[in-house]
Amino acid sequence: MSSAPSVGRPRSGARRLPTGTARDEILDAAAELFAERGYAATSTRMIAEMVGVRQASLYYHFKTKEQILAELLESTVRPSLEYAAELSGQGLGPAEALHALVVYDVGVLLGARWNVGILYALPEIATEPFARFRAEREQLRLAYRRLVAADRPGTSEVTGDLVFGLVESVIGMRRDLPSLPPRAELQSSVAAAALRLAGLG
Amino acid sequence: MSSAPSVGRPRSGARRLPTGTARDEILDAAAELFAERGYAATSTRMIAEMVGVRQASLYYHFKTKEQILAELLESTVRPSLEYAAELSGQGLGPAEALHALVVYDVGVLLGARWNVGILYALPEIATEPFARFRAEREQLRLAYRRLVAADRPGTSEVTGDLVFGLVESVIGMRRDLPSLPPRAELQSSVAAAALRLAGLG
DNA sequence: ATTATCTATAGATCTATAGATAATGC
DNA sequence: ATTATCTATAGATCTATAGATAATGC
Repeated sequence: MSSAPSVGRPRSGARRLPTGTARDEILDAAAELFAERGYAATSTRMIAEMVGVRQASLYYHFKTKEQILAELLESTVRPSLEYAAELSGQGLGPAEALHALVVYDVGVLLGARWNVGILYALPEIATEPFARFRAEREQLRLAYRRLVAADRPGTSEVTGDLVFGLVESVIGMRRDLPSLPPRAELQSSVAAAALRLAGLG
Repeated sequence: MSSAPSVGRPRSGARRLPTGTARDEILDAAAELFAERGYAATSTRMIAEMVGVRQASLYYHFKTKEQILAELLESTVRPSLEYAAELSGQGLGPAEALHALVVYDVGVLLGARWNVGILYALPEIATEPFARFRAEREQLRLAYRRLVAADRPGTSEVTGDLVFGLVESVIGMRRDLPSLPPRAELQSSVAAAALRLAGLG
């Protein structure tokens, strides 16, 4: 179960993640650089250097630089989206279900090794290679809308979107605040805040 | 009061904003391109083309491309920051003051000709040319924290930050939603949501 | 004389492809 | 034979500076 391949020409440098595949190493290095220095400001050469391979070797694993980013973004939304799908068959009340989704989603955003969520805001993401990511993120937004509006025709139409925005605001906090409360505490605070916001508190 | 200068060599192209100075035209074109296509993905040549001058002419007005972005960002936070300062001498109760600041801030974010706020999330902004912008934005965050915590020791420490995040989430909504409620309506919804979130509803 | 532009360009990238090569597997 | 790397490079940028020029102002 070692991940250093037994075949292929040896690398010029040392491995970044002795436990991962080359693909994983590339994604991890790219995540760090994209999140800390910016997508366009990060060259494929920097990623390769961090991984310990030559720049051109990245293209054995990924078709384009955009595909690297697309894969990173998708892997960040997907867990929460799948969790939302599971939740809906669970027969929970709106308040419990919303609380659970917020706790989970905040956990994903804070638990990721790098703060990739910061890249959700990139204008570049409006282009075609990111269509799937956008679609999945919109589905997650819909899940929030459904939970917030459930059986409560009085609720303002935008409240679901505001809860969605509230949850994602932990991305900005993670970047801008010098220190954050412990993860579990922040998950609870945000979930409680979401319920108050939704009028389910 | 016309803004086309009477001196200087004539431009190669037509003016973008017949009512603004060259500086204003550059800022406006850059705002559009940065917000819609991304900062690094926008070349100084594209900005110049949109303004109707040659690429090198931008450098008569701005020292670097970064300075253009810095000025745009600062001009977006500053009005809300000044408004927050005015508010604090007004003797309003916490609920009224918070409501007023949210209404104002959301109005600024939605009223801007281009959705420049989307650039707040750029990792590039951690670098030196954007230090002033960062400082001003942190001051605005503090204003929210103060209003939310005022006289209420029970309030969770992060609630102010969450309200700040909630307000800025209209930037994402403006980008991602195909249509938004009328501005005044959204201002009210977000302000009401902020009060519920803060426990001042 | 001053201002706001222009032309020309240095120098430094950057992404992606083509084809060679150094391993292991069969 | 297959895999995962390497070297080399084409071709296309991109930012910022130097110095010339076409206006108006005095």
